[in-house]
Amino acid sequence: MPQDHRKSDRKSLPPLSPGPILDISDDELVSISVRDLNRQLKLRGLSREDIVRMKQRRRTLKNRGYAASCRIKRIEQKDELETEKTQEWRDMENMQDDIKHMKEELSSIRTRYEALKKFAINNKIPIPTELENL
Amino acid sequence: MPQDHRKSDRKSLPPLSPGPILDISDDELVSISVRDLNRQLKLRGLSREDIVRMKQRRRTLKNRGYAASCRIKRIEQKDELETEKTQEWRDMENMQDDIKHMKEELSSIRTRYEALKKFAINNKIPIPTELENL
DNA sequence: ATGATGAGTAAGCAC
DNA sequence: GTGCTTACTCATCAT
Repeated sequence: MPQDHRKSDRKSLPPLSPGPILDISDDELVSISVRDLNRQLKLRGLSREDIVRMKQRRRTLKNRGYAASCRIKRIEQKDELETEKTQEWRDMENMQDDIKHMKEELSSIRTRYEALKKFAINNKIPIPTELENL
Repeated sequence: MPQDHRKSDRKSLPPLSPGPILDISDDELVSISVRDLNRQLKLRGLSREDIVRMKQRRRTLKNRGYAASCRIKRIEQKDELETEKTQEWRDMENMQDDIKHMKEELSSIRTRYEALKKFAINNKIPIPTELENL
């Protein structure tokens, strides 16, 4: 059950007060450079209080974005971990298969090797020491 | 760089107003049962407004706890994933070692087997078909 | 009523 | 000042 927690859907976000005189949208306010913002602030005759408020609004909007990236990052890292785990899982499966094959091969060749040796012994065929020690 | 983000350290948490008449600590308020809370609320003559406020304070305190558990859970799950990844890493290393060993063993026994066969051929020793087909 | 979780706000640290 | 992360609050969903 996903849930839709977007605060935005309640009241479209507290528009953070459009500012008493300088009425600028949230999007504009976060994008504008400090330089340009100060210019606009001076251009209109905003009181020191209003300037502080505007700066705070900007900071808050920035924080909103940071919080969002932080959450996204967290989710991505989790996904990454899970993906890696899945991949390792696959790798392990392949290795298990390899091991199984090699065990069979080993068992097979051992049987044949032992049969050959037994044949030699049964027929009293002397095996050179070099071969025994190989 | 660790950082200590505990809000508690700034101003020891907004004490969430001790309540106008019924002055109870945060810890007590979250622990007390609804039943007992209502009893206390009636016992003192709290206005309907104050009762609502007290209920809201309780709810907020509860939420504070839920948020904390939620955070802890998230961290634990991440740790768990990382631990599993580390373990899989170890398992893979072991498997790689196994594979390497078996390759060596296989190579070794193959050499000996081939040497035996070559010896038979060189000395014109007939090998029974049953052994050849093994 | 209770618990869990997403989004937003504010504080604090690092740069 | 900017960006990130954490604790907290609130809305919302599920139980």
